[in-house]
Amino acid sequence: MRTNSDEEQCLFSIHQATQVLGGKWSFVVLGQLFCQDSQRFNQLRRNLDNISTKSLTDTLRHLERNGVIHRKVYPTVPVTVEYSLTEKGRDFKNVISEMRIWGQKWGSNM
Amino acid sequence: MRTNSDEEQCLFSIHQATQVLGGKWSFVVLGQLFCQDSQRFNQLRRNLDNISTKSLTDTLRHLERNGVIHRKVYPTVPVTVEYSLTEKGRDFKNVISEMRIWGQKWGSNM
DNA sequence: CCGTATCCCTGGCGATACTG
DNA sequence: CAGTATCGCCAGGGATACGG
Repeated sequence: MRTNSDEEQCLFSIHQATQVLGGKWSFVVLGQLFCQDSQRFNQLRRNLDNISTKSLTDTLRHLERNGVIHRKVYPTVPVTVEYSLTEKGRDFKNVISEMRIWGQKWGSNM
Repeated sequence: MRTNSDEEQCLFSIHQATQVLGGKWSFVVLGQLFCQDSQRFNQLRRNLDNISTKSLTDTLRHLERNGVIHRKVYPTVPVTVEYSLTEKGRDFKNVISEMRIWGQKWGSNM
């Protein structure tokens, strides 16, 4: 039988996952990084349908704070910044992957 | 090598999935229905930390329109309504499941 | 019981301009 | 190049009251 705490813990985990992700762009940003890890700021921006700089920085900062991605600065001129996935981020690939499969399977019809 | 359309299709599928889900409550509502399929309105509401009626109805309508859940009305007095998962909805379990695993693994630390 | 209807309001997001 | 700084909007969500 299912106990109450089972349910609660299940929902809590899901809730937590959504909190770590934050905004609506996180999925697609992570998806982009899975397609090609270690991308630069404007590279991401171009690949993401011209997301506004604010939304992109907000999303990246949020993901960084939550340990999902890593920000590395190269002191070139002009400066170069590369975003890559942490282990926690790479581990999220299973979720994104399942989401992609589902999106492809059920995308156009019902 | 990876082509441009690969990337685009990948991102498109993810984007589509997020569109089908809609708001922030969808994940947890679906999670609840996976815990126990076929639940009634107030039953869901109580299980979901007293989500407002508006948010719940909005979420349920959205998911229904997108063929993820099914709404069945029993003409009792007072009326009884049960929400259950469609095949499309049940198929989403893989995503939720991976999300739960990830949430449990990485929930508390980084 | 299962919602709809309303009001309100916050914060997420986009657009733009500007800096190191 | 990689952002920060502002402003303004408005959809999404909460609270409450009411209707079938």
